[in-house]
Amino acid sequence: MTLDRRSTLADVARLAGVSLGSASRALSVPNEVKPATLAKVQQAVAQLGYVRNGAAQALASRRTRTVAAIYPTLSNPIFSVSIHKLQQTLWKYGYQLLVASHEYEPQREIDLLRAIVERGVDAIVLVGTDHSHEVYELARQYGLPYVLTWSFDDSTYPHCVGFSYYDAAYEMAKVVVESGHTRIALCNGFEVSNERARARVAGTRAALKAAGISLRRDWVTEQPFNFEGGREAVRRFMGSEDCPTVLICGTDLQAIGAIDECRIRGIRVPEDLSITGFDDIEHAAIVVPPLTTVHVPTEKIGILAAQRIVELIEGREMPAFSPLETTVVIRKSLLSIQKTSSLGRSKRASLSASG
Amino acid sequence: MTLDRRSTLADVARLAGVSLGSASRALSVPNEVKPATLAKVQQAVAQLGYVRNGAAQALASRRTRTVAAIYPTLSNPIFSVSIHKLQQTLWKYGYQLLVASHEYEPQREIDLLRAIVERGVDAIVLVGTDHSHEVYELARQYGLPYVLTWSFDDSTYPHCVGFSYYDAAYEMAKVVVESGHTRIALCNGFEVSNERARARVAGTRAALKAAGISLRRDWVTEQPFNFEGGREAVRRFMGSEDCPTVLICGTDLQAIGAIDECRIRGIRVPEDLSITGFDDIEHAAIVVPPLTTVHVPTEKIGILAAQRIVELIEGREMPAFSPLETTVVIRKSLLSIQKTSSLGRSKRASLSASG
DNA sequence: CTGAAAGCGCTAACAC
DNA sequence: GTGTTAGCGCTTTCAG
Repeated sequence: MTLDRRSTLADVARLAGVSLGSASRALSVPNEVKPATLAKVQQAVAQLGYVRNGAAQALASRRTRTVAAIYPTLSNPIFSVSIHKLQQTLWKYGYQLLVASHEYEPQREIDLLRAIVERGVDAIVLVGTDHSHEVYELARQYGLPYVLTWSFDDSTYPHCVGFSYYDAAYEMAKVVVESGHTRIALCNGFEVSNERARARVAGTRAALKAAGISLRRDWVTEQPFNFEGGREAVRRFMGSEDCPTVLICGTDLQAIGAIDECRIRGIRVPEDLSITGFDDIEHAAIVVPPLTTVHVPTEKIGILAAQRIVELIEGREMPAFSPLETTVVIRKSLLSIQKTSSLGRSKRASLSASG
Repeated sequence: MTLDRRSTLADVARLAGVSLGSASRALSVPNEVKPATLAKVQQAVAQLGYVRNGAAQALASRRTRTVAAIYPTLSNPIFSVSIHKLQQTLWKYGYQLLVASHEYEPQREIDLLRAIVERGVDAIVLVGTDHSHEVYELARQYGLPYVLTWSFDDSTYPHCVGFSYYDAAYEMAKVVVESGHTRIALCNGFEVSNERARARVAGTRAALKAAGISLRRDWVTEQPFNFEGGREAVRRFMGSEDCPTVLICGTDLQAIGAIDECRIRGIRVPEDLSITGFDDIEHAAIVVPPLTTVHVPTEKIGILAAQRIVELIEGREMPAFSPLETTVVIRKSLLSIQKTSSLGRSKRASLSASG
């Protein structure tokens, strides 16, 4: 029953008294064999505790039934939650997930992809639309289908499962402006190789511009997408007399770090400084004060990306994807202040804006 | 240069003017071929953009150069951080990581493992020591080396890379007792199939007992290891007049949920209820009030597990692992209260304990 | 619907 | 050191 040598399909076929080919078919296309044959094979499989050899199967069929996902990081819960959904959905369709993270290093993404291609996967899931030329080249060269996730922008690739960071940032900034703020600072991520970071500034800038406000160059900073990034932004902007009344952050992680830095330095949030986030991670509702942020379709991205990649692998045509929705979630970290005159913060009008 | 058909080692060998065998050796054992041969092969590889076929390699060599890790969940940052380290370290040694999560479902762990075995991996990393019989059986049957992580207990398997949850919980509870608490409640995880949860209660109970306190049955609850679990514990214990002065949680996630639930219900932490955590995730230092918790060697576990699994795969003998250390981190969420008489909370002594 | 047979691309003896 | 060759375990034609 438990043999020393791992038993093979040939063993199964022999025991079942059928040919190798029939045994193979019984396992992969059960409805193309006679019920009797199927039964004999299944019986033999059970008896031997037979388990397919994936490598042999992959070699012969040129399909590995695994897809790889290369993410920026696993440290942002927004990604780990999405990956979990991706994995679960893929699993349902009979695929495994190989996950790797490049920690925002373009070169590491290339290296990972190369290793993954070498290992053999049926498709890949990437985050964002801005990748090195080598990445696309590798995918093309090996005929690997891929879906791009999170970002949905004006790039022409039809398999982008995501939302518009530009629109999301625009909406967030609009809410900020409508809350009466004019002194607005932005804690963004690094814009190089990251269209999401670029879209966030662009969207923010556009919304401010529409309100007649211009985003001061010295009130924009590029910081890592983690607690420390947000802290640093606070240190940078809140030192002098001339400081913003709101800090728009690129991720909730940054925003939470910023809130904590404010607490440490005795800056009251939102009375002295409003802070907004992006992502709406579970913690966002729990920090003190709760975070005004952009809710994004984290789980949906995982699920839809999985479905799409399976369709692609199995050669079914898919219509181009339409962007998902995001919504601004208003909580306490954004203060609604009296409207100021457009030329500074001196005059106070009697109206107060609502979000 | 970029062929239609993915080029094979045979193509490389032909182009380099060497035999298939030499080409293979040039790639896998470069120092066993003449430098001139090596150079020719490398040149051909570059020219063709050759990439190994992992399936063929795996089939012929019986090694996949990938290891699988089955984790309870990716939603706890403690695990995602550790997985990241595991992955990075494995990568350095030339191995890939296949990650899956069973969400605390024993049956799902078995299913995942079966799929993973079928797919083919060189080894597996599991969390904890308490697994279904089938899990060990599968590993044994296919001769798969494995390391057990996080937990280090009295099970006899020599490759457990972890720490003693019992000792850690004991220390935490000791600190709680020394802070003057006697009315102590425990928010634990589900104990079935989870020796870590069991060790936590056992350690806590032992520490209380050593102080002459017994853990009330109705002040112990099994909850999921997430925010909601902590919230529920607060709801359950803080309804009546007869309530604890401290809630010891099994994870920081539970503790953070508990703190938030207290905030919602107007229970002051730590004045009305002290709360302690376990794990020391990054958020622990940031919540308000900052969390007293057990710091655990998250990254070390990832790194050491990776190293050990590689040694095991490559057949090197390893001495049995010695447990890692944990430390209690004292922050504001645990109130140091005046010593009460052993028979209630009526009398106040003038001493106050320190942690 | 089934059996026979030809590979999939690589590694690992084995002889030279 | 290097070339030759026999598989690794499976899928997939192709006849029948």
